[in-house]
Amino acid sequence: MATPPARRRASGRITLADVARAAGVSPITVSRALRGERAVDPELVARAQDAARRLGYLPDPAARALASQRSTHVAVLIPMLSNALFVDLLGAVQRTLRPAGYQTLIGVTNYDRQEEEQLLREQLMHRPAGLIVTGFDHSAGTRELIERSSAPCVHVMELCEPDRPADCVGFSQGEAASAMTRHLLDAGRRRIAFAAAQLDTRTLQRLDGWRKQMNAAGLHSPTLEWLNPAPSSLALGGAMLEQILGQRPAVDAVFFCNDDLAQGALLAAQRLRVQVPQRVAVVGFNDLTGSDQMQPPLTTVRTPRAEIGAAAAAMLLARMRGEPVAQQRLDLGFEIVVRSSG
Amino acid sequence: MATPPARRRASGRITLADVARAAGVSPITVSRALRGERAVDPELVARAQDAARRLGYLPDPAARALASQRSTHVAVLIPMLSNALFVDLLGAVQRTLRPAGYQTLIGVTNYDRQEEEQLLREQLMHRPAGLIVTGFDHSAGTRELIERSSAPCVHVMELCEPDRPADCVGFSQGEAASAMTRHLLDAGRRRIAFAAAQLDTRTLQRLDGWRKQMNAAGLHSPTLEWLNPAPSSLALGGAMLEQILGQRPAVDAVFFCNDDLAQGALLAAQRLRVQVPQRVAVVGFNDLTGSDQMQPPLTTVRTPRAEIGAAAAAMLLARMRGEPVAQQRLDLGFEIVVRSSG
DNA sequence: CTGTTAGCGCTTTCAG
DNA sequence: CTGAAAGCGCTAACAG
Repeated sequence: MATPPARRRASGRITLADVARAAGVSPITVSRALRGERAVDPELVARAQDAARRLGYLPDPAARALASQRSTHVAVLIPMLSNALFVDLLGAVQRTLRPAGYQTLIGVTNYDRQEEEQLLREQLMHRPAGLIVTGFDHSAGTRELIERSSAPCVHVMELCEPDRPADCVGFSQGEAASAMTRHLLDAGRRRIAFAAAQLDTRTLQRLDGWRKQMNAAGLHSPTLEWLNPAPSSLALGGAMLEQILGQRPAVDAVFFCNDDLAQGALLAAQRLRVQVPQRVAVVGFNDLTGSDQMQPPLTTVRTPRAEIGAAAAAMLLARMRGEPVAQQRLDLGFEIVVRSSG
Repeated sequence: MATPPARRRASGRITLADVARAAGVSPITVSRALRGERAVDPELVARAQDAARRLGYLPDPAARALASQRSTHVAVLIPMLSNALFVDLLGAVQRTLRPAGYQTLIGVTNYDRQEEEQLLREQLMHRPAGLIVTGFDHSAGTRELIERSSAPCVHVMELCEPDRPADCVGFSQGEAASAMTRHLLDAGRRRIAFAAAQLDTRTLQRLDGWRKQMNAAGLHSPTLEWLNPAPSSLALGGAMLEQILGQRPAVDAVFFCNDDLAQGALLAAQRLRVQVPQRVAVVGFNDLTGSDQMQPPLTTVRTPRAEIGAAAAAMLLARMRGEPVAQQRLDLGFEIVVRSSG
């Protein structure tokens, strides 16, 4: 009847041992039964599951992580949360990972490679079971951390170079920009400016795609490149349009590297009484929310970020379970959405 | 010289014991020194820190959580990530919490109370050191989970009722809506419609604020209320404006419950050739990105979500450290931003 | 102010 | 297919 004299650190939690006692088997059997690991007598599995449910047993992730050296966390590194693109990506990732029992740890790098490395270092302390990172532009330290970590890693939004294989899900940023440029050329535009902000890798890949097409058409000129390292914003898009038309009146189309900029340009065009697309075509990239609502509706590149998120999570899941993946390099393509702006 | 025969599960990790050995003290002393807990001889603290740095020691969060029954996770529950409001809030929370050594676990409830409860249940398994939740509209189960969890909890975006004290940082949604309504009345508007979507609690509080002012002015009419449970979007805002003007041509102002809707209305007004603000004033709520770029620029309520996030995180930090908080109910106010749309 | 001891709750390892 | 034992790395509790 007496309380055990020196029970030191009771936490009150219902443990595997409690379940085991209730089910009349050993703790390890319950552990295996609940995780579906190895072969366990179906009868015992049922008893264990039943007891667990009855007692309201919840496994302790910390204990599990300590004993098994791996957690149920998945670390996801993205550049920004204020860009709807990454919100869509993340939403899809979580919808796939959560039902599978994984928690998503979000790290926002703010397009800073050092910040990314620091974040990864912190997240790696938690022994994540898997990693999802944006693109391939990382510091040497980051690459080494990924390498040395035993967690599988999937790269999203870009595709790896064929000679440097890696798990990745995305599409060719360069080809997408090329295709959009071709669309403008086919529509008869000749002096097509490329306007970009932020200037992260993917933006530069788009720049490259535009350059290729312009060169192929014999229409490239450095004076058509408008590169601003500041973060993208509606206001900047408007300012860039004004500047471009002011300094290069002959420009008959502006290809903005993303929809934020393009939307801002469209808004500014109204203010400035610039006719789009008559005076100048304006096109964007990503097909973000609102692009179809603009006046005129924005012609843009639709990028499958939700599909990328879902596929990347599925691929990671396979890797974490030690299953093979169908395609290590998954190209989900893109689509030119022609509306009225260009 | 022989390897110990039964060393079972070496993980290769550098542990506290390694640091202790290098520093010539006991593990617990290193533990205390590194955490700054209790009083430790400054000399030993220095030795411990030095050894830790030299060996590149990283504490294992899982072991720490298991032993101490609390993690360095902070769970944050928000309704959506596709609403810039919550992205701003979250950004500020992380900027405060991360330097203090806490990881943020984000849960997106999608405005669903059951989903919220389920998310909280999952997050609580990780024994978070603290909780940040949006508002006060929760299921009974959620309230009980919060209650029974030993983790401190801060509510954001709304203020608690004075008779039911709780840690909270926000502003009065109702008063903000009242103030905006008053602004429209002062500007001579009489038939002011209130258009809302999503219909979550905060939206309904805004509805209430509008109603109070309209009643006080003797101008309220149920026909001025346009409530749509669908999620907010630019497209919906446009559709609502069209519907309102179509069915109630006498309406001379529309107060949208948020900027998404209002921006969509502004865009639609251009399409429909409806003069804003001459024919009808359009105002919004939150002052999201782009509202100042619209044509005409949107009059709206600026809400201090970044400040709310930072203050909530600071309050939580104090609670987690067992320090007292200056003000349990922190009202950060709001500001009517008058632009050209109304 | 420092150390010893005993776990936190789970899973790995090794036997049966 | 099941179990016993050992210990993952750390900190709470209780002395010294």
